[in-house]
Amino acid sequence: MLPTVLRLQRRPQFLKVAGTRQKWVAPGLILQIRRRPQDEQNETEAVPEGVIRLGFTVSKKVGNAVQRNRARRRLRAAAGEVFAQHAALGCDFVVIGRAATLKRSYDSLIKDMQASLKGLKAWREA
RNA sequence: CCAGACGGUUGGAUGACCGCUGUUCGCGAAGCUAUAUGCUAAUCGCGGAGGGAGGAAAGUCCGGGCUCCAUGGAGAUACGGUGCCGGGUAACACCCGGCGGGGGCAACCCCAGGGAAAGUGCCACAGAGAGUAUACCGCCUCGCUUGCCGGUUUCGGCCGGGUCCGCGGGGUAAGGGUGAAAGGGUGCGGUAAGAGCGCACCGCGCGUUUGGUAACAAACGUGGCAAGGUAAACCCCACCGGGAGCAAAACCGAAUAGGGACGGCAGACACUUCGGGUGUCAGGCGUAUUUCCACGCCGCAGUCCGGGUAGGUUGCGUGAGGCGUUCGGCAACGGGCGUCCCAGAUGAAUGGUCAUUACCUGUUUCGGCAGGCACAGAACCCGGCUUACAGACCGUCUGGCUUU
RNA sequence: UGGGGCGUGGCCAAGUGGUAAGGCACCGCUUUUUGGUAGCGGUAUUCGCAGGUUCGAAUCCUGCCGCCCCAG
Repeated sequence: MLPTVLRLQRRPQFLKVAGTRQKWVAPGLILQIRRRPQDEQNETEAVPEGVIRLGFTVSKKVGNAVQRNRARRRLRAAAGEVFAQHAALGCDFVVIGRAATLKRSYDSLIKDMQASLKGLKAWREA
C-alpha cells in the first residue's frame, strides 16, 4: 500500500516549508523539506498522519511560460515515480525548478531527486 | 531561368508504456425513506465511450457584449479621443472602394490627410533684413567737393564735361551673399535702373458651368500676387465618450468573537448624567470531586434571528460561432439554405518517457554518424490593431534574360 | 486585471525644441625623495530601440524592449 501524496495549494504552506531552511541543491533541482510536528493536528488545516505533501515552484528566471510549464511537468513526472516509493512519511516537500531542469536528461533528474532525499535523510526503502 | 510585388494556407507524422482534467453512460459505496426487487440533487470509487492550447493563446493599444454602481430628461462646461470622401460593421483608432500628395522602370507601396485671410506664441546660429518685410554690397538718378580732361585767362581764377574716387538726397529689388525658409517661377517687352509695370505659359486665389452621392477633377472667365512655415505649440471647428471591472456580480454558508429577539432563573445597599453604569457584599462558573479558605472570570444557562469571514457553487461557453453552398455587391460585407457542437483549469489540467520516421545543417570510407527542428501556453467572451516567428505549399502580377 | 514611474559616458546624474552641464572614476603631466593631497590637460555618449512631425528631436507623437513600484 503506497502512502497518499497530496499537493501543497496555498502560499502560506510554501512559506512554512521554505522557513525551515532545510534544503538540498542538486544540478537539476532544489529540494526543500519540512517534517510536520505531531501537535499540528489541532490546527485548522489538519492533515492525516503519514501523508506526504508535495509542491512545485518554477520562477521566472527559468524562462518564459512554455519553458516554466515544461520544467514543472518534468519535475512532476519524476516526483511521481520517486516520492510515493521512497519519501519519508509525514513530511512536506517543495521542489524548485532550475534552468538546468530543461536540459538535464530524465534519468539524471531522477537520480538528482533520490540523492536529495538521501541528503536530507528523508530516504525510505520501499 | 533570374530578380521582385501582392494575397492566402499550413505551423511535422506514427506507435508503446505510465499519467492529468472536464463531459457522458453503467455499476458500487454513500445518503433518503413507507425497510421493498424503492429513489438519486450533491459526494467518492471502478469500468466503458468521447473531448482536451494558438495564429498569434502574447503585448494589453482600441472597440463591444456581460455584471455591478451612479443617474428624472435634455443640454452646457471641463477633460480625453477621433479628424479627406463614400460605404461596411454591434462598434472601432479596424476593413473595403475612391480622391489628393509622395516614392518606384513596373507590379505596387507609404501618408494623424480638417482649419494658418478668429486670435496668441515660436522660427536658434548666420544674415542688411525672419513676418506691420528689409536695404549691406550692388544698379540707376540728382546735387556737391576734390582730382582729371578741354577751352579761356589779367595766372588769382572762370566756364564746360562728369570716365574714376568721396559725401549727401532719392529710386530699385534684377544680381551678390546668409539661411531650412528672403513675400510666386520662366521668357519676352518695358525702364534712368528696375519691379506683375504689361504680356504669354505655369502656379495660386475667386466665380461660373459640367461630371461625380461626395472628397475632387476638368473647362471657361476673372484677379494681378494679396495669403511664409509650424496646430505630433496653444487654439478653433465637427463628431464621439457616465464610472468600474469576472479578484465584476449572484447564491449557499462552518468555527470563533461580537450584535439582536424571546421566555426562564437571578439579590441587597451606596453613588450617579436615571437609558443604564460603577463599587461592596451576596450569587454563579473554573482550578478532577466534596467542605472551608484563597485566586481568576462573570449576570447565568437555553432557543431562535440577521449581517457576514474562511470555504464552496453559479457566472463558465449555442456564440456578432465554425464549415459548405447559393444569391446580391467592384470589394469590405450582407441575405437565404444545409450541416456541426468544438478546451474549461483555479499552486492552475491539456502531459512524461522511449522508439521509428519526415525536414534542415555539417561530415562521410556513401553504409552511416553528429547536431538541430520557429515564435510561443487559454483564464469571462467576441471584433480589430501591434509585436514575435524555423520552414513548407498555393495563386495572381511586374521587370529582365534566353529559346521558339 | 487595473494604475504609475524610470531608461543620458564605467557610476551618480542636470538638461522639457537650437546641436548634451557637473561630480566621482580612468589616463597623462606638474608639485613631492616617494605615495597621497592639490593644480592643469585629455579620453569616451547611435541620450533604451524603431519609425514619424519639424529647417532642426534627448525633448513632441506612435509602436516596441527592459527594469521598478502601487492596488485588488
